[in-house]
Amino acid sequence: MNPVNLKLLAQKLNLSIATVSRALQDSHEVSTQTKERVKALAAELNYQPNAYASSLRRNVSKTIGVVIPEVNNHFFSLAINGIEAVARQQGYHVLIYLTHEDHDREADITQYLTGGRVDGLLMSVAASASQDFSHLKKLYDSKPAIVFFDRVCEELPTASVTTNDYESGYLATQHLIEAGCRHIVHLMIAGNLSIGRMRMQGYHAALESHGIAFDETLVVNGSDDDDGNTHLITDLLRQRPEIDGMFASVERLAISSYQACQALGRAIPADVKIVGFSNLGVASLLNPALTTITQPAYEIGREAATILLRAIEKKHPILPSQSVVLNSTLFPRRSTARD
Amino acid sequence: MNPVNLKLLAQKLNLSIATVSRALQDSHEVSTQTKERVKALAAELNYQPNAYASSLRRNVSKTIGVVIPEVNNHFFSLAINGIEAVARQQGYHVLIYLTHEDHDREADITQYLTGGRVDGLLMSVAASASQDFSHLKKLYDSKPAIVFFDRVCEELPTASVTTNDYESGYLATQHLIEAGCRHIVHLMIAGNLSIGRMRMQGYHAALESHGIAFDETLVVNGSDDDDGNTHLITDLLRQRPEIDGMFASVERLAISSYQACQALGRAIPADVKIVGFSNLGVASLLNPALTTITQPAYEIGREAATILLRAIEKKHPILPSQSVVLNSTLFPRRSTARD
DNA sequence: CTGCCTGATGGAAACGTTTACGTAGATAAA
DNA sequence: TTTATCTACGTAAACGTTTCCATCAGGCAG
Repeated sequence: MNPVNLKLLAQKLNLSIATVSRALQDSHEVSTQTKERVKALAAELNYQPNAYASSLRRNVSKTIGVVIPEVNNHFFSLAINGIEAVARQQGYHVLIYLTHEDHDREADITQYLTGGRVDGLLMSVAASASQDFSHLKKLYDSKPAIVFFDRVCEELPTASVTTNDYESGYLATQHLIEAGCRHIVHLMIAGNLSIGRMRMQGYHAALESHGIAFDETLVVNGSDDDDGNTHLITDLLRQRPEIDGMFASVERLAISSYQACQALGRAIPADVKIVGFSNLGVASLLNPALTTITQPAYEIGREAATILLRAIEKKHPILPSQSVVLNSTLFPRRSTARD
Repeated sequence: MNPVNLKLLAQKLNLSIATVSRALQDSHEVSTQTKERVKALAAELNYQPNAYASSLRRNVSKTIGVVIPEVNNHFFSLAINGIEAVARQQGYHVLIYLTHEDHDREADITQYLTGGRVDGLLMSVAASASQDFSHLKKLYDSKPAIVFFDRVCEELPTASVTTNDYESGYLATQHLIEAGCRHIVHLMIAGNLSIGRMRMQGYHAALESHGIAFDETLVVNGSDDDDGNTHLITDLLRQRPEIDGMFASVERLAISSYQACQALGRAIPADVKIVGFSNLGVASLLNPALTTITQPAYEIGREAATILLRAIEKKHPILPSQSVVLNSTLFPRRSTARD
């Protein structure tokens, strides 16, 4: 309606647009009096600079993008909390995009983002069957700074913030073995990503070093469909009654495991013991309390955003050497109790 | 580095910038052949239009803002899912801002957003002691379309998407009474908002119609500090041993109630019965399973975004009459079982 | 008095689009 | 023939900032 812009302010003050602009930026080349006059009027008229004009001119958007598989997941929502906290503190805006673990959707989104809409990008790659990362390479070539967190695409030479996935996989599996399990299922997702492979390798190594043969039919690939996962696990448990332990490498699979056990009447931990990666705040209130490997999700978000914004502000490229690995924690609870 | 823009395309094709621009928009005033030439080159060079230039020129940003208290909460994360789904489908980008239930932070954010950065806004107001909504009024005056969801500011004449809060409060309380409770605590938040008042009135009415006296010392105001809330509830339960029911009007307070009971060794549902508003997917897996009033969070997000985008696209103002009320559902579970 | 600096301001270009308007040639209508 | 209409394209202004480059007054040194 009534656009309050630099032109209007300049007219009302009998100044040029240039001077008004400089005054609002506290430029030293405008007199103190003028600055005050300008700022007073700007405040009175509730002037807000047009972000798009500014971005266009300066070629900087003060916006970062966050591309993640989903938000209805405690790991990612906590990470967003961390990201938003540092973005906000440094005056950055946060655009959010959900891939729903869909490779094509992810490609669409990254395509959008090659347009300079964001100064940088925080990303956790979608888990899918595909090993095709060409969309990410294209994105990378188009220039914005990228930092991966948790789910990394290793083919891009940039920084990442991850957790000690190999050790976590090892520890979780060892924990089950020490609790007496001998037939341990590995429920995974993200077979195409390093994170999946690392956890898998930890699982494998733990079995080996405790003299348990690796059985590939005990490795199950879940999807982002909870009901489907529950069915998958239910069938498996029915067909393989010897199964006495389950290692869920993502939160949703731990939940589905509980539901499968409930449906089949298998007692946790008496019949089957379960450990899962999870940031569920109510893990200790579950029936029974769930043993978790918990990632420092909030810190991961903070750290990733910090690396990204530092690079943007200094206009330095992001190097793989800036990568950070944080440690997860195993919280033993009733679901893996030795009776 | 090498900016692929209209000018470059125009040069390479020996066309004017205008023609290239029109060709890319499938304008009828450019020949089919030319269109094809332009599109081919654009694809080859991976041309992406500069979003800021376009927004500046058209005065439309294809971006909506979402302002919510927190994201680490199933209600809001599901709502975001719904919002993102419709935004994405219509080619809109989603900016996210978290208030952490902090009035000042909310004011800061809304101040940012008066700058035309977004075409519209979806908002769930922060719960705080303050009844001061001047920041929202200022925002409203500055023009962007606003739709509230769940947490409404009634002083602004715009649309909202809410649930049947009065009935839900009534139902929850009645459910506890019918399960045998006589001393029912109401754990609330958002005393400054209509949503809080409505649920409260439902609680009040249910007590009255069942001949139970309203006791205002049984109404507790929580905050967004989980540990603090747990302490508050623990103290209350200790001081008032007659309490046999709790109605938590937000998810986090239900969780804190469980923790308080656990700490004090009160059995649920034998000693105390609990019902809470919640979108926790694992409610049925809790110990004991939690009776919930579940809001259709995803649909709320979808609905709110739909109203907003329709208004933006048609450039119609949003009217209060477009408001929608969806129904929540009571899921009785073990936590309110009669024995 | 001239020349030079300094401090405060204005003019205008630039960022990459979109779009109102103009135009040239071709075809059709009068 | 003239005039109108249409097609396909170009010119240039506009969006609101930022910023390079003047300009101009005044002070001061030579």
